[in-house]
Amino acid sequence: MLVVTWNVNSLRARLPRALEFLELHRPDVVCLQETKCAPEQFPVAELADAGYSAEHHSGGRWAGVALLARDGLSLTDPAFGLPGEPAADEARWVEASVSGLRVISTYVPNGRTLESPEFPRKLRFLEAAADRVAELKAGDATVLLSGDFNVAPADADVYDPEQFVESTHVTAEERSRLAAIGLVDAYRHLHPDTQQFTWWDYRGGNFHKGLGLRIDLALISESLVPRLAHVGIDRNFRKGQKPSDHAPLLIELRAE
DNA sequence: ATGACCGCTCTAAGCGGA
Repeated sequence: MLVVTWNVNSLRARLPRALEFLELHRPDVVCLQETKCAPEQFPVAELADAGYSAEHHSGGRWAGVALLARDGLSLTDPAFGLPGEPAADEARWVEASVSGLRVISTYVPNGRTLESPEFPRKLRFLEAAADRVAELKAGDATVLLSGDFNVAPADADVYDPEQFVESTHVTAEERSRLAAIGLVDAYRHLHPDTQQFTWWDYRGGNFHKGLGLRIDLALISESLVPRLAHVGIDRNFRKGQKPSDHAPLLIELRAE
């Protein structure tokens, strides 16, 4: 089973690349972030034509998350929003059950700067995520929490840690709350010593200079770890015509 | 080189992103 997480930076602007991606990889489940759609703008028909159903949490011009499932799989018991999140209208969390997994697509707030009121709200969002995962674990769910966490888990996930001193995405406050979610970082589990990124600033030719961050993660229950076959980043979708500034992360799970 | 993006939209000499 192939699961993908991808911050598309506007699904409307990215629809050609998203459809290209679905046709190429034929993933079973896709977690999308930053869809930037009003509810009525979400491209349900275009995705259905490509062979995918969707559950989307759409908040308008910013944020927005969605889950897609290939025809033949069904997304059941969807839930929209994260209990206890600081701003419920921002559309940053969507859950559904598929193939025995509780799959979540999340877009954690950016935080802007350490002095900004957005920074403590980012920390609160991460705490609410940990609470929700604990609740799901208590209900014996197998959890696959994927998305753009806007946190680089370690200095190895940052092209130049010195440049990020006094910046968001790398602080001990953010990293400790990410760790407290209590799931396994699938990419890092299979690639303990590799430095690879999922996001590169559009500015300054950063992608071509290799200046990025690993902030898009798939966090999985311990019980899923034995099923991890491959985890990789498709950098080709950070290239070419109108790319997102994030590359998709692909997670291949063996059958049970 | 003290430069360099992109997608939104109250279409901006602006905002937000990371």
